[in-house]
Amino acid sequence: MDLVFKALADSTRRSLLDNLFARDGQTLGELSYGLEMTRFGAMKHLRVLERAGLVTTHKVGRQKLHYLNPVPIQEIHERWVGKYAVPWLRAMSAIKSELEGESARPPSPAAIPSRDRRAASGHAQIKRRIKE
Amino acid sequence: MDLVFKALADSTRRSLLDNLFARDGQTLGELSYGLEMTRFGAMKHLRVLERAGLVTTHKVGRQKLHYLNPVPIQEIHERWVGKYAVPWLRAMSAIKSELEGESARPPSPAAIPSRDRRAASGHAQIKRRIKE
DNA sequence: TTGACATGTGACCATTTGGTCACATATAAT
DNA sequence: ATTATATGTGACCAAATGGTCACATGTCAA
Repeated sequence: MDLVFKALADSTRRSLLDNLFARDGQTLGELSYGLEMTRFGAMKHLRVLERAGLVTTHKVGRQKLHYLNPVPIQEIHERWVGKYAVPWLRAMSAIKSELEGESARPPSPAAIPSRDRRAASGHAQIKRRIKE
Repeated sequence: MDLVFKALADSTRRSLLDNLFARDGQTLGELSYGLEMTRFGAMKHLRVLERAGLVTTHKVGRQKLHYLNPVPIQEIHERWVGKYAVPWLRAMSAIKSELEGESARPPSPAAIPSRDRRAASGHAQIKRRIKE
């Protein structure tokens, strides 16, 4: 899991994944093309992706084909997005119905958490701390 | 988006988020506690999380409270997991019905994509996972 | 006012990371 | 057989990162 996060942390690697998503099974040469770095750099990135399990390879003759493996991303979804984002969505709908009429928009980019919204979203203990 | 991925790439920072998820609104002191590093290290990590928009702060007296902001994770979900994982789920159900009854059992987690299986689906390793 | 407490800053260091290159190996094509 | 193509390896370097510390600031309490 750590390897997957670390692999996704680099924009070059993410664009490699995008590239493979657009057309799977590309060679190193194809993948490095138009990618402002030499093929050596791309090779290193692909190795990182491979170690993280995000890319699978298959040698055919003198070339090495690369395939996208979405399973680790699926796992991130289950372990992380499911934990944070989905409960947040639930909380939002709960608040929406609770505070109908007020302008209860989602905490835009970085909102200062208002006591009410947080209390409503199931983190009641914060309310106490704020008052202290 | 890049900042979010980079922020999530470190296990200390992920555990800080976990900690905030368990109890929101903690101070720097509370968050650094039991975290095998000095408060300075934790401070730096929290700043990274803050710059990425994953954490919001609120100064109260001499202490700084930290709040989790799940919005960026939600955005990752939409831009990334929705792109890779959800299509994967669709492909999975398609393959499952298509290859019903077959019992091929190729290598483990990241399968070497055989030309035939890939030709059939593009994401052949899925079927295996379903059957397990 | 004095002292304890919570956080902030900048310098500093070790390690990791992103990238290149010279060189090597293996396969395809002529 | 010779040459061109595709990838691999290890050394190497600059920059970013993770972490600590000495010191400074702001705030609460007696």
